[in-house]
Amino acid sequence: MSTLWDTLTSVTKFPPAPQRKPAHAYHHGNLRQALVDQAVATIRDKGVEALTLRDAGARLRVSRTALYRHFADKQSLLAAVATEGFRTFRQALADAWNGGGHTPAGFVAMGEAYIRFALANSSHYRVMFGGYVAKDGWHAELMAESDGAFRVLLDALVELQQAGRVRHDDAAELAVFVWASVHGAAMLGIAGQLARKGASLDDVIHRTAARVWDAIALPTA
Amino acid sequence: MSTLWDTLTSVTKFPPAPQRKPAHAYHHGNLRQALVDQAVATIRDKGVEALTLRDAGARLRVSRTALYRHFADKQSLLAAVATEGFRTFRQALADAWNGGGHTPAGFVAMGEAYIRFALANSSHYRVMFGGYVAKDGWHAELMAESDGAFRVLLDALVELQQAGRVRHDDAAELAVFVWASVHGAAMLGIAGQLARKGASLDDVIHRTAARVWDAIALPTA
DNA sequence: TCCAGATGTTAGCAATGTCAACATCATGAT
DNA sequence: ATCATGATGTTGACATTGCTAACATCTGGA
Repeated sequence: MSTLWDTLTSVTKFPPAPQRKPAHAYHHGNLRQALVDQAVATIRDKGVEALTLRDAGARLRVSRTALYRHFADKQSLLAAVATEGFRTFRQALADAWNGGGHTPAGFVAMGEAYIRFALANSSHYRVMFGGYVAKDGWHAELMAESDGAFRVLLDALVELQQAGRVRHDDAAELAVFVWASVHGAAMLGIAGQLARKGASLDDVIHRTAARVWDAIALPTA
Repeated sequence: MSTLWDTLTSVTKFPPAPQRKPAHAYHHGNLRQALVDQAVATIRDKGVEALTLRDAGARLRVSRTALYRHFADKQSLLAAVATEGFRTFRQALADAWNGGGHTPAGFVAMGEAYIRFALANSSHYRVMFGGYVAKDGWHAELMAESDGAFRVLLDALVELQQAGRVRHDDAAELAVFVWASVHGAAMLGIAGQLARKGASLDDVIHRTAARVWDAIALPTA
């Protein structure tokens, strides 16, 4: 039916606009990632509750329901956001640990990096840990990435344990303790209640991490 | 003014119906508290996101907007829920501390009580700490009650410090550390990640609190 | 007695998440 | 090249929800 039209355009030197640069092409290209990025930006700037599917679509020049081709529902989008958060989070932890040369100082640095990440990305962090996305078995990727971040800490702890620098308690339980302490500090920090009066935030962060380390360290004979 | 009426009714054996039992009276009596109770119940049973103003009203046989005579908006209702949570929370902490006779063991018991409260009232706890209600200066009562709970811990810590049982670091900072550690453990516990494999939850809770204590305790000479 | 404020009701609006039905594009088998 | 098929995107519509406005009813005190 449109054969004639096709023939004409295929010969014409100036094919209709959409051919050149699909600036407003029907297909977006990589809408899924764009949506995640957009959501992350909105969450960073205005908070989780300000994230609306319609607005996210509008900003990407895409209809309100386009996102349902990539995510089952809003929760799934948030899960993707959290997943991406855990990826960079794990990287931050690993960098600190590796940068510190797998030493106790590096472990403390990792704790500091944890708190700093949470404060620098507070809204994103809340999506990751605030229970906004139910980890009900779906979102397997989320769970995997979350476990990955935890494993960085666990592995570091085991390594120091084998080096005789950490108490020989159950490693997993020690790791949970460290995680909890630092996570709690991060939460209080986000609520603006970490640095009370007159103390440098950096100092408080450092002393917090140091105290956690003291709680699990084996006294060097 | 209603002296005559009072006189009459006080003499009359059968006062008009609405006097007897206002089963469906126009005024509820204490709608505000009833709404808070209802919200607490719903949150406990179905979670925060399941709380809807219309449903809350319906359950109390009251119109959907009646609650706006007692709360400015949904946030204010949640603030009231959180406030009430902090009240019983503080009580639980104080009971543990007092029950332990203001000793290090009592301090540890307080930490255990903290975690146990969070696990037993996880949804309510999330409203208190999950950032669902912005503590933007409004909700002064919330902040007061929240500070009150923190002060129980702070006072206990100072008392033990003066008794020479706790490190002589800045008390407020130590208190924040303790709070953070226990809060983080509670959060992980709510996420079902406190007790990993094969360990009794009670034991993990106890060891967590004990570790926190160790981190701030002064070695008994 | 009577009015003012507190408390409760009904109507209705705008925003939001979601589904259904349809349109358009891309791609591999023929 | 054609063409069917699935992937991707759009429009229309709906129910739910928080909230406001206008009105009704009750209650307590001057």
